[in-house]
Amino acid sequence: MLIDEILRQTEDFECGKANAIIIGGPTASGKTSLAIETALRKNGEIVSCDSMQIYKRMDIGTAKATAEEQSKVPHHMIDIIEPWINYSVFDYKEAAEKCIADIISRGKIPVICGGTGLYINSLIENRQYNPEEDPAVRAELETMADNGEYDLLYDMLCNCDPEAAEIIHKHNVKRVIRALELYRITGKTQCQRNEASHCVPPSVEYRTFIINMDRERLYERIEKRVDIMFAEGLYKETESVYNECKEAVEKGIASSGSVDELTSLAAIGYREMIRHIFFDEMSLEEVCEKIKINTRHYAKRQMTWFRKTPGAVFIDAE
RNA sequence: GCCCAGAUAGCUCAGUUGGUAGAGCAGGGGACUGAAAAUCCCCGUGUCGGCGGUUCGAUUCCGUCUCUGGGCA
Repeated sequence: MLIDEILRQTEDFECGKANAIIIGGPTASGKTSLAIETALRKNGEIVSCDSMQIYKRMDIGTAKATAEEQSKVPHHMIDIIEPWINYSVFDYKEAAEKCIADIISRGKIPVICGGTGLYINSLIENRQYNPEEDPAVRAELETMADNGEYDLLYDMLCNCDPEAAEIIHKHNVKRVIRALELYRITGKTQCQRNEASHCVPPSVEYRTFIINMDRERLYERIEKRVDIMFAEGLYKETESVYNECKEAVEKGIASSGSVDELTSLAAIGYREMIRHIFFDEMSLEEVCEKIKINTRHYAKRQMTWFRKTPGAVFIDAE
């Protein structure tokens, strides 16, 4: 049993000590129930580590723990923000670390559970992100991208930060822009910034477990899960979240001037459903199939990420 | 029964004026330092439906058979 493996490997963990359990794995691998069980057995509380479950009212499509599940043990970092507000690793790390410290101070063990590898790594590697930002610089670079001046953007990066240019592919415009933006603001290359970014070890001892599941079986579970989302009302949930976001954008209280740029609406399940409901681009059957395919791709990317998570222990799903 | 059109990668199809083939999707691998469920990169040998014939050589031309569409009776 997975739970036995976790209990065995965390026997030395004590309440009140600065230790925390992390449970990761691809989507639909059974993280939620395993985390709840772990929290119950270890006197813990759950800290979600999922970039989409932070959004309020996006319940079905992000496969949040149900109200009944959440009533068994306290959950944190779920439903903390409105869908029209963009969030980031920086925000996550700050809030999650507060949560974790608070749980420990109350004599309990944090059980961090989720599939967002970047967020998990931000904790265990204790990366110090560069908080600087400059909307004017960003806007200027994005305008260039909108005009299709990708080659020019990449050339600029080659000039000011050749090492970063070697790592970032020229087609990856998002990253090229961010690297340029940071160089302009801080005057330092990516390499220089990275060196300074994780010299401090985390104050909490994390022990990371990753659920490993046979690919074929995982894909079967994904298909089943998507079918359940449809049955539970993904259509209505998407419709109302999209309308809320649109209204927020019109009122000017959203993070961006267009619904297309909201992070929440890029979540798998929602973005496909939106194309059907509001743009009539696909039939419902096509939406269903597309969601399944995109979820499979996502699970694959998650596996790639977890394979190189430092110190991770892989536990095979039975 | 007759007449057309097909049969090529897991799927949809391109192609070879005869020198054993290539795209998209699916699938696999990878990257990732304030968007990460995002973004981006790499990976294509398959009796070219079966059997004969012509040819130095056939997936390509010819014949025949099988199957799948469509049409005529």
